[in-house]
Amino acid sequence: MDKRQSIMNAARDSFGMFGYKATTMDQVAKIANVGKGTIYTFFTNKEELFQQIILELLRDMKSKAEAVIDDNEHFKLNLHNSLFVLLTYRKDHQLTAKLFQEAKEMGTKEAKQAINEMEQAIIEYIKEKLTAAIKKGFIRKCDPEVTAFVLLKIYISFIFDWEENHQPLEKEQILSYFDEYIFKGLALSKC
Amino acid sequence: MDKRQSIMNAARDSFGMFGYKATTMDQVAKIANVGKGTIYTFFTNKEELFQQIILELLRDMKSKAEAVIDDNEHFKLNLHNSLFVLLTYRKDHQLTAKLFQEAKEMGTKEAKQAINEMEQAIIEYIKEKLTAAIKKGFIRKCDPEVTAFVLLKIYISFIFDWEENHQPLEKEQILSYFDEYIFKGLALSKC
DNA sequence: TGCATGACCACATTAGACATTTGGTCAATT
DNA sequence: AATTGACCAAATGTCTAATGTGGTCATGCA
Repeated sequence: MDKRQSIMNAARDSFGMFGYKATTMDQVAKIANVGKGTIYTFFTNKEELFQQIILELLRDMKSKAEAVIDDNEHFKLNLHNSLFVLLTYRKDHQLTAKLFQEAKEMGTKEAKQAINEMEQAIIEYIKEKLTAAIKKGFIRKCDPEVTAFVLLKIYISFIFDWEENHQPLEKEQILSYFDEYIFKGLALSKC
Repeated sequence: MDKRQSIMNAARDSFGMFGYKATTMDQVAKIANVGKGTIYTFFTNKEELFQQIILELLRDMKSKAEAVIDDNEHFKLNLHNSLFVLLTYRKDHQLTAKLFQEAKEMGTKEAKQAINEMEQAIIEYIKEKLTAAIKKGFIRKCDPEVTAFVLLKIYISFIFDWEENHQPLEKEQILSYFDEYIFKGLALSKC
């Protein structure tokens, strides 16, 4: 029985259920069935333990985003599916949802930091996809950093902000707006 | 000397300097050189006084947005200038800046509400501009509500969020991204 | 003997009794 | 009739004792 692994499992559950602040090292130790001191032989402190959980989460998100890519499909649809999966994960996954709540309601530093890391990771991921797509000629040349930033912000707007004052949007609806605004553009020839 | 007006002036200054919560009715009365009771002959309570200040602010924002429109220019440039003026106002104006700070740092209900009203007002304003532009054939047909929402979110992203991790963008830079992403679109013919 | 442990400690956080401030009222005043 | 500021209840802030928490390390088990 792998002690490090059971500590990770306990920490993931506890952070997911109670957030960063409300998770105590005593509790993690109890759930993991180890002495508290044992945790400190694998992780230097609470923050590093949390960081490891976040890194694991980031890897999981990335693999879920990759899993949805179909090489027989258009770049546009793959990009949409990846972004949608990533932001749905962020919205529905227990740990991410809890961290968003904690960051918003209590302003916990570590929660905010983790959220920022998630956002940076998504931008980095999208940036790679865009760079590859430009090289292959699927989309025209553009700054991948700015474009990834814009895409993420638009998806966040559609998936999170829109619901504040409207009925939630369907996945297909978001795809069609994505197509309409970013891929086709608004202008007529004259303007 | 108009008592109502001097109360409004005092309230505007005080809300702008100290925010909603830290502004006391005693203070407003003192600055306005009236007895506290007098305030309650013009406004039913603190919240309504604040609401009147916000309504005045909204009218001011709208007139500043209108002032920047040039009928000899393209729709796109006018839209950009309006959005830029509105969000720069939101960023730099004493009262709006203070309210954003208060909403973020203290979560004051009234500040959040006021911010939401501002956002709704901007969307309403942009929606009207879009509806007119569609009717005149300047842009192709689209849902004005969703489009206004997307435009606002993108400008907020560029003017506020981008600065969190990057150098601020110039006004012209934002215009060119606006053009690039929304008006022209990303796609090549093939995808 | 080496590794896991939980009692232990310094410090952070909370609870709750008490003091102060504040939104709103209204009898007195002009 | 219009204005005012002393007044009040309720909200908010302050102070301190008590409790909780991250992290350590002497102890003891395998």
